Amino acid sequence: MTNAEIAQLFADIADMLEIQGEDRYRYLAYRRAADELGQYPGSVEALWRDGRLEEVPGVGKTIATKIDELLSSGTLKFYERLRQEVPPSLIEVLRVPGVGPKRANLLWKTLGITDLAMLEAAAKEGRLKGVKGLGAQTAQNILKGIEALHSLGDRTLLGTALPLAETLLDALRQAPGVVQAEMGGSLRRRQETVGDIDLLCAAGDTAPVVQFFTELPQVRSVQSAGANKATVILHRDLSVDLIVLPPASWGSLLQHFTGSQAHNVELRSAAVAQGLHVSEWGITRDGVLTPYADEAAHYRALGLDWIPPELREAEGELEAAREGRLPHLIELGDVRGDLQMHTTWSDGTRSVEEMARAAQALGYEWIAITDHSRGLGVTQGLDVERLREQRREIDAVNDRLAPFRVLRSIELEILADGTLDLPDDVLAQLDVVVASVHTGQRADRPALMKRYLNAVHNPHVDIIAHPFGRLLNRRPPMDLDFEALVDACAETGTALEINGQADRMDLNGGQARYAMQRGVMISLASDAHHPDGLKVMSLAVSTARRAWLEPKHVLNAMPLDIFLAWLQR
DNA sequence: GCCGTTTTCGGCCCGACTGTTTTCAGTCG
Repeated sequence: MTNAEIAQLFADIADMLEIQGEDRYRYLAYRRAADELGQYPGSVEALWRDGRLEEVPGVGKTIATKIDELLSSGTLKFYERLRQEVPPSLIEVLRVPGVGPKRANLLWKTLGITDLAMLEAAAKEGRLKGVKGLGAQTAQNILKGIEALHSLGDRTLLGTALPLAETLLDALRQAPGVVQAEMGGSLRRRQETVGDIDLLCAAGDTAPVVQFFTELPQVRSVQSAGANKATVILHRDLSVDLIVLPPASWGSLLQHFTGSQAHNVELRSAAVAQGLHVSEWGITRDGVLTPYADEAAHYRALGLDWIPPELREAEGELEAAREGRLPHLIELGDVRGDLQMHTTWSDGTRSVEEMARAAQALGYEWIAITDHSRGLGVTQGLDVERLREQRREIDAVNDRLAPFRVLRSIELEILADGTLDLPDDVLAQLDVVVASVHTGQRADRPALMKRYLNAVHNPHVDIIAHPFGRLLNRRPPMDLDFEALVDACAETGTALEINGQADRMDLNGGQARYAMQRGVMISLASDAHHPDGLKVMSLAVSTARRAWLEPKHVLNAMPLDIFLAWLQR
């Protein structure tokens, strides 16, 4: 079973226990374990074979035993029994905004509702009003919630949400009395997709800011609005939360609403042990609240270094902050070159020189031009002859733009039979070889791994591009033995890419961190097809930061001479 | 069910908003 499948099963268990009204801490323990299993970078099955399941945070003796039963027999009796007691389809009802475990249980017991369709029918027929505790307004809200569920659908790409949030922040900064305005939540942590947008403001008088926000032209409907907080839906089907507090609490507010939830729970649990109580208003000691206007001061008061938002996932950052050993994360300004882009020689829309000048304007010292090789038919890929012609053009551009350097490269197709698209003697003449899989991605794991390992072991291949081949909301990742791929890369000195295309973000943060920890170098790529596309390097850097990467882990942070030396490794 | 700078037992983050069961439960982040 995949990590995701195991995690889903335990998440379902948590939901069913919660609907049953089980002890809060019991179902929270299952949910925590599910989250940790889902984001565990290695293979949970492999951990299980080694008898090391309890190394996963949140997995203790009981859950480890259940995973063992599940993986050795294929089923879990405890789960099967729960499915008899609680209709599994009731879990989807929990996704409706305004319906939690208590109401799901109530609707099931009183009206026999076991899935979303039945809930929708009952709401439309006015049958909810008869249930104790549900008024006409609640029935209306549930209907609206179901509609929202149908229309919202996919999560929003970071690359889509960021500019949208910037626009809203610009507007908020014009609101009466606003002295601070920033994004929070998963957006500030630069998660690759976000479920909603969180905006934070500081203002002396908070209510007028909330009102100003609910009246912005982008707003389609207002879900809730109070003195400090509002939730709205934008015309483009995206939910936005705004929280406004006085400036004295700005730092505490930022900390609280940047999350993640797991980070906050861990932070506050540790604080409680010291007799401190943390909220968005500040830190309470002996019943006295101290607000923090500065986020770093808020962390300092808890004995912690300021933690970059990208690290706030309860993945060891609190311990590192306590011990003063947080990483010095890579920044966009550390990037000296871009390791994947395309020109009119394949599927790009601009010449080598136009791309080079655009990169120069961004302050880069070097780039690699990586047009597709011939195997990818649709993109007019390069064969040996056209590659030779392109080389003359690149040489000429280098003469004109020196000391800026355009490296001769290629995005080399790893073919379905495992061979590479160009012969070794041709690859040997290139500065950098970036290899990738675009076809036959649905092949099974052994077939895919055979192809990848063959490419990694070729002495000319330097980088594997977008290793998983996923497209967010559109195409699942390939079924790889990632640990084996990382081992092979570590052994051969091959780098793995973080592709910054908004719908790729491949590797993701957890995967890149795992590779880094095993000594694999990481390459950052815009994969640009036109000059404007170079800017998504910022998304690749965000992902690199989520992976705890420092400049020393990243090929793009190398000055040209050092990078050229690395290529000779 | 998990876990340990105080703990192998007894805790487990905290506040805003809504609607309804007028004093608070349910939901959400």
